[in-house]
Amino acid sequence: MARLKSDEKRHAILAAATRVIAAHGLGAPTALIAKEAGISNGSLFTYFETKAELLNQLYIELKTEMGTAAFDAFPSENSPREQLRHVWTNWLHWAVTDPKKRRTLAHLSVSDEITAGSHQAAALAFGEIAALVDRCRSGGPMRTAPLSLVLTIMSGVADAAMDYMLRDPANADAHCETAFEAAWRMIE
Amino acid sequence: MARLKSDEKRHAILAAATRVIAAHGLGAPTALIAKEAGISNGSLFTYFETKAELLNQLYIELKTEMGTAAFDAFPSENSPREQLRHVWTNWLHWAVTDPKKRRTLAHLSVSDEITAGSHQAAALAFGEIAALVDRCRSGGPMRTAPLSLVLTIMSGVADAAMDYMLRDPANADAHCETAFEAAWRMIE
Amino acid sequence: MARLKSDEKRHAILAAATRVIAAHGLGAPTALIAKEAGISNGSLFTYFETKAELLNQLYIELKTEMGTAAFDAFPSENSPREQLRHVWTNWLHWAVTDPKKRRTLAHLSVSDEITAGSHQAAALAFGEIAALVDRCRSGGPMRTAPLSLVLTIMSGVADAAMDYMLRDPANADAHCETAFEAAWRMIE
Amino acid sequence: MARLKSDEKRHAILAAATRVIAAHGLGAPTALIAKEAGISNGSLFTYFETKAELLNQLYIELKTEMGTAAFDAFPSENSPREQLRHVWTNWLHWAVTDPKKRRTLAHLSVSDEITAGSHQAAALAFGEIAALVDRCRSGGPMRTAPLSLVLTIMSGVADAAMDYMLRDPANADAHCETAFEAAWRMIE
DNA sequence: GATGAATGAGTATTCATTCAT
DNA sequence: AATGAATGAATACTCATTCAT
Repeated sequence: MARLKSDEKRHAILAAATRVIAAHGLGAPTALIAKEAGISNGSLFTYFETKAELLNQLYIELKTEMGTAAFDAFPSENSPREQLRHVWTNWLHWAVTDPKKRRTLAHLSVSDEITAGSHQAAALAFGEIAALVDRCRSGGPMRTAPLSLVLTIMSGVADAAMDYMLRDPANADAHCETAFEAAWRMIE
Repeated sequence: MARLKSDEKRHAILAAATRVIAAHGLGAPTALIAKEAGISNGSLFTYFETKAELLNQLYIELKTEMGTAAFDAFPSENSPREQLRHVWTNWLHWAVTDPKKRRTLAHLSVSDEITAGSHQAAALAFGEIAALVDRCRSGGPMRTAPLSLVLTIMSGVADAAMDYMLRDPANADAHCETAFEAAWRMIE
Repeated sequence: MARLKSDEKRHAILAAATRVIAAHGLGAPTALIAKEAGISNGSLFTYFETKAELLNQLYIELKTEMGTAAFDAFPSENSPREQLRHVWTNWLHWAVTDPKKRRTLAHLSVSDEITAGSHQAAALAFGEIAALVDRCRSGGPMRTAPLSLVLTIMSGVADAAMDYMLRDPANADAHCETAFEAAWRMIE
Repeated sequence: MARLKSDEKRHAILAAATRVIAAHGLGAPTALIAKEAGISNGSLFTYFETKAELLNQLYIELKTEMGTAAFDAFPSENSPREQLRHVWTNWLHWAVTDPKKRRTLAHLSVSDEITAGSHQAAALAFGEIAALVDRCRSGGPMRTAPLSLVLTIMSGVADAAMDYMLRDPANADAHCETAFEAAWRMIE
């Protein structure tokens, strides 16, 4: 019970941080995040020891959520191409559906406050995507490149496409598809 | 006459800012930048009215330098593919040659302090790359996609590759080549 | 509950500001005021959002105190002349009793930081004096002049007398009396 | 010749300071005063060693000018009353004619930067007024009060009246007259 | 636990004054 | 003498974090 309450507030803080950071950047005061979360500034620090800790947790949370969203309704029976397309579409649309999360994640991804450990923890959530990409590229031109390089490049394309979709949401679907075809051509 | 505002000093500040921001992020104190540039903290503000102004100038400078570097020794006589490969290689190696510039530019690119005007000014330096990419994609599968989308995606790949090259500089050349081939496949 | 913003501390700051400004003028550093008040420099800003805010509050406080002091032990039964003499004496002696308050108020009265609102708020404290002066001048030569002009002039005389009393405190009582008789002659 | 040029610039600076201080208060940057005077910021200090020096000179200059203005077209033949009325009218109208000078003088009069020496130097310019007032009060109720007290109080009335006239310039003449009659009643 | 006042190090910017040209 | 860049001390205000209640 007590635990439940804690988790509730923890998430309230994380959600508030997402909103506030999207609007004010990483320099957003913890006091503002606390107020947005409906708690006192002091209380924030019983849930996260430091601001850096909060930022790291938020990074892991958002990245994990993005990775998880990508596998929503995963079509196990389909071809690898269709599977990747499905994952790709989920992935990119997550950004358009919740631009604040995407924006905050963009801020966090580039921050010096995020530790190597957090980056690793977040990478875990992309293990399945990694495996899928590995399967997809196995017969193609990038079959001998380091998988991590392939993944880095795919993420680069995805990030770029997200930005573009956010700038022109009306045609988001088309851009998403264009980007997928381009990405697919890289590996197959 | 009195001492004239020297371009030399201006560049010393910009160079110092590049180093300091690479190390400390955008939160780096102006006083530290000034000291690194060998001038007094007050003097910095005779060259840049405001920290934000300095950041914007630095952004434009670095981005322009990157764009210019890409066209170094441009092989006008070669095929589009070879031209793009040349540009691509210059481009990505600029990041490896001067990792601090790349790192600082990454910080700046994501900052809220950089105005739309600065982004536009910087985009100018990429006009030739845009034209080249446009030529290269003209017969390929992305011929009907918005050029800006194609460019955004290409930049995404380039950025991702730079990051990877920086993490594994020993094989930077190979990664650069792998990335180029992947990028080429997207458009041709 | 946490520690509550204490009125005690608020007044400590105001009192410290009075002392420090009397000595250093309006340019007195907030840090010095804070130290004099026995709090940290940051704490000052939990009680007053801004230095200007502190100055305005102090102005209202001092002016109100001065107006209130003038009506101390007010002899309701006496003649208007005796009432005014009583008020006048209280008024002028307030300055001599607490020269720092008078000095600080002189600084504040002339400052651009004091808003029209603060001037109005402070004027409230002089409503009774205004009424009394109005009664006193009603049968005399200034009966048709704008009351506000009469009050302005009376204040001018009072201010001048205060200054003089401060320069020669040994004969303050006599000077106060001389000034009162002069002021009385103006209106009756 | 060289001397003339100097004097010209000296006065340009003093005039600029009057304007700038009227608008921005005593905190006005010397650089702004210099620009307004049409010289470089550095040059200002060849005419006045320090800002405080400039302020003191300006104080003396303005106060002297005010005192001198009061005796303009002095009617030597008239009665003391008419003489005082003439001086009084000149005096108060100086403020209305050139509100910036009056405003700046008000700022300076209250400043800690003005030395006792400057106050004395300025007082010199009021010697004639003092003598006139002395003559006027010689047969009246303030004949035994310290002359300096009488003068202080008269100045207080004058200052108050100036302020009022500045707030209601349309009726400045009437207010000036009202104030004179009041002042006269004090001494005669 | 929760609250929010208290703390004080940290920072961009200003400005009188100096000095190289 | 004039210029205006250089200097660096000075200062209001912010904010992560602590701690008394």
